[in-house]
Amino acid sequence: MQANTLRTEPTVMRPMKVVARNDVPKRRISGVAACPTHCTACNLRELCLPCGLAASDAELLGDLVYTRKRVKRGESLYRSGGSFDSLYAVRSGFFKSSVVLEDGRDQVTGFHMAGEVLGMDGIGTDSHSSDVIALEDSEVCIIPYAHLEEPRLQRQLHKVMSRELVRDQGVMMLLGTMKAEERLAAFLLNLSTRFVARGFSPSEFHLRMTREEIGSYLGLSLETVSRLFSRFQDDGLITVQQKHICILDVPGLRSVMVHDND
Amino acid sequence: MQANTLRTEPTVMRPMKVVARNDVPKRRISGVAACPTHCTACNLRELCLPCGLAASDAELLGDLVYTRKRVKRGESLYRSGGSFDSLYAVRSGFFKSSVVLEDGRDQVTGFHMAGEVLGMDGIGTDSHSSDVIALEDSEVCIIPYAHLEEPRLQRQLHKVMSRELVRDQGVMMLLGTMKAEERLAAFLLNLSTRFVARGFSPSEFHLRMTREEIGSYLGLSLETVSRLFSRFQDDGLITVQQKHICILDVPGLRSVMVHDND
DNA sequence: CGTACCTTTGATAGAGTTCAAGAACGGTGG
DNA sequence: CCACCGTTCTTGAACTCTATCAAAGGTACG
Repeated sequence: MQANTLRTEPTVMRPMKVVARNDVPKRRISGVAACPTHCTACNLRELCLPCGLAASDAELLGDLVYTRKRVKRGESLYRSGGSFDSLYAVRSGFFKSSVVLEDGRDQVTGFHMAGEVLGMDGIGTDSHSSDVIALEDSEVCIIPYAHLEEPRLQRQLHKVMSRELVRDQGVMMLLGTMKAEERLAAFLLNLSTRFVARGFSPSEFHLRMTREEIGSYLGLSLETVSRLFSRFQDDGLITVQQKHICILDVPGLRSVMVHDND
Repeated sequence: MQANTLRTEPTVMRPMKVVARNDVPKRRISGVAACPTHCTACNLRELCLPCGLAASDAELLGDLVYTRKRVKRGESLYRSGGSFDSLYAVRSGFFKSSVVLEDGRDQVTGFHMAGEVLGMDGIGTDSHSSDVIALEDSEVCIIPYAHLEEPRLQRQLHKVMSRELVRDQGVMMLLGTMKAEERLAAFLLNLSTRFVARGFSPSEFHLRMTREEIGSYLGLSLETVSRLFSRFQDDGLITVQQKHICILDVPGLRSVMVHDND
């Protein structure tokens, strides 16, 4: 039942040899791993930026070598206002992004896992407009923006950015039209889907974020999130123990999300 | 006082000779204007996609010639699920974009005026994920996606898309953390800013959308929007008469938005 | 000039926030 | 290994904001 669920371990892809942390040479240059990574050797490439490059483009891929960087839990990958010069592909771990309003209020705008690309908000103004913080010890590939001159990579970048725009539409929908329980159901189903794509169990996982961060992302108070988790559990939809979640009834959750028609 | 406010007329840039509607040859090929447009002759180019191309790139700009298309009020520029093959730059008029949920609920995700680029949500999947509908008789330039191979235009496209991502962050912030009155204040100030950039009055303008559409965009009911307009008027912040808005007190509106600290 | 749509305003109800307090967990140091 | 502390989570109760329902008035378009 707990087959491929990793408890408090980092979200490394299942088929991946555990590369992170302990078996990497200790010498680092300000958080940048000494040994760079070849895209061809990376088992994230079906999710990552070069995704979609045909097999015939293997030689192109072969040229792509990126420096890696570790970001420890609680540290930031970049900060709002910081200068932009590269994108980041998450290799392992888990991040949250957030924006801060003038008066201090902040909101989590996304959670990001292996294979996802970060930093695109900086392209337009040459400086980032959000904070990105690791929710567990994580590792990213640094993709210098200058490298993206390559025409085929440009296309890929367009696609990645476009999908991000579509994702944002979904979040707006969630925040603008859904009720609290619908938002949380949508959130859980979305997480589930993304875990599956990375070889994890669709039904059992550990939340990397706090109730407060979930609430911020969903436009709810942390108490409402907590209450809804309890309610979902009472209704037999899920099991919750702190950050450990089991989804028991996917269709049930889906019907909560689509509409509470009972 | 009503200096450069256009009443029910389309939102054409002030310095622009009124090109739309009546002084264009009537013959059209399914909504596509017969005479194409040169970017060099377009006075939107400082806002539009080629924005940021240096003067030295004038010859590059000179090559850019786009077909125009008219979209009458209530008609759609594209629909969710429709195949993607080009982007659109708004030349004149006003659009709304919206997404529809499976159960029929829909939400307005943006309002778009001259110089803004539409259609980027289609790049990732080759089909659009939103509907775009003209709120008044409008005109767009059709920018075939294939044309964007041009390296300099690619950079521009990245910037435009990135700014769109940043805009989305702002909307999420608005929907996730702001109270109703803060949302409406932010909305009005945002409109004002965009009108200014197009040569219109910052303080006086006509809303092109209904209360319901504003409410949908802001995650509020149309009644709440209406009530807040009335309240803002009572508080001396604005003047409202149906769709005609005067902003009387920008700092006041800003303080409503930043925080209701009184 | 009439009709359909849009807007305003009131009354009511409900969803979610806020405030508060206790419980569970996780990491740290003795 | 255990006790401690801070953080996170849960749950209750009261309140607030906003949605909903309803009805009347206004506009604009055909």
